[in-house]
Amino acid sequence: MPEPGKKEDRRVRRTKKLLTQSLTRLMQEKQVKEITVRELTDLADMNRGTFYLYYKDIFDMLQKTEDELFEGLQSIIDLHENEPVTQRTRSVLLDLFRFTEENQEIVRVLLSPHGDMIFLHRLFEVIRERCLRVLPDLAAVRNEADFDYHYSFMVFGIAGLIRSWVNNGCKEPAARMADMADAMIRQGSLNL
Amino acid sequence: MPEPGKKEDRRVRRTKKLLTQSLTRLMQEKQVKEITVRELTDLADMNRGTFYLYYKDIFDMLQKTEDELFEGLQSIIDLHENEPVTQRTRSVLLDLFRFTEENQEIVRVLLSPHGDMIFLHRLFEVIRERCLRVLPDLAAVRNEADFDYHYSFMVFGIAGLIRSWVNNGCKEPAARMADMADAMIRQGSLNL
DNA sequence: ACGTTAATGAACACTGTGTTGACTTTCTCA
DNA sequence: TGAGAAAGTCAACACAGTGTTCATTAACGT
Repeated sequence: MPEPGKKEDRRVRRTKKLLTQSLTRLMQEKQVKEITVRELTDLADMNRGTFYLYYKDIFDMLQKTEDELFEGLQSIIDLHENEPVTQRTRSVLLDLFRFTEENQEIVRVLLSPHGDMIFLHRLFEVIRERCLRVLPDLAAVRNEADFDYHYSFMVFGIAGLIRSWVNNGCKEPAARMADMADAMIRQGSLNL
Repeated sequence: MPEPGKKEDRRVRRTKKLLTQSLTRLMQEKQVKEITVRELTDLADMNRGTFYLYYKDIFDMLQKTEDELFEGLQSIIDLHENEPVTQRTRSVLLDLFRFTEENQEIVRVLLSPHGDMIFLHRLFEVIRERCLRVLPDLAAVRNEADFDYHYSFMVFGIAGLIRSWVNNGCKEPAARMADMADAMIRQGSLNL
């Protein structure tokens, strides 16, 4: 828990950044469970003990990395609360894809076969909580009997769309992806 | 690789079944990476060495367990090749939900936070390959530019639907879930 | 330049791994 | 049913990675 006000020591920033880069790189090659602290610190070219100054183990590190990602995502979604209602769904989707594009390396590995089910579930919960507060289309149907099913389909569907996009190198513009997502939600994914 | 013709020794069946049951149970409580061979064999009440007669490690065992699941799923989907075209999409979906219902314990843990991204990706590939062969609706659009995106949305969406269903104890009838899935694919998930 | 803090390097006990060989029990099928 | 094959047990083993320590060195902020 770094205090928000004070900036971290330059050495700390350097160390954490090196560790994060190394982890992202290793996760492209192998499962999280196969990554050892030793090889991570070797790759980052630092002492093994240094890792334990900041993280309990590899999974703890992965979770803290995801934490930062989610903080960013949440604050972005929340910004839409003071926006005209009619545009919200589309512009939240747009920001979601923009955010994904900015963090595509880590998102790609987290949604890859070497990735992390916990990430997917946290994504599910964050989007659920935040979007229900912000999106009128969603809130309107939240009390319907089958809301959970529809919501699950929708969020996992968008996750699949994002996965496909980042695997493809984010070649399509974010705006185009947002339009596609919007269309699939409203008119189905079988109607091209 | 057990030969398909010959039946396994009764002791082997017993051992593997005990191990599978124990693994499923442990995966409800914790991540795969936290499960040790020792505690698995303790729970199954057998010698630790016995585990290594069949599996390389826990992940190897998980994969072989998934293998069996996918074999069953594939053969079920393939049965629809000799069916009137008009009903196929709906009846493949129905079989998918029936199959899920029959294997709900293992499917639940595999799609849970303690679950396995590899499972999700193999599911993705199996459904892609098999359904393209069998479903005319899908095959008709496979050459469209955005096919990958639509397909990803659809399959992940269905995975999310299944996840929600098994987490809820499979209370709804499989037929009702198949109808819902069909509707979401064709008319979108936001239209209740 | 100073006091403070981060990072290093080496050592430590410890847990789980994967494999071995001699043995006992259980199965298959002739 | 009984002989031979195969599965499972038990104890032991070297080994790799863990998580922690402590004294020492290097880098930082002001």
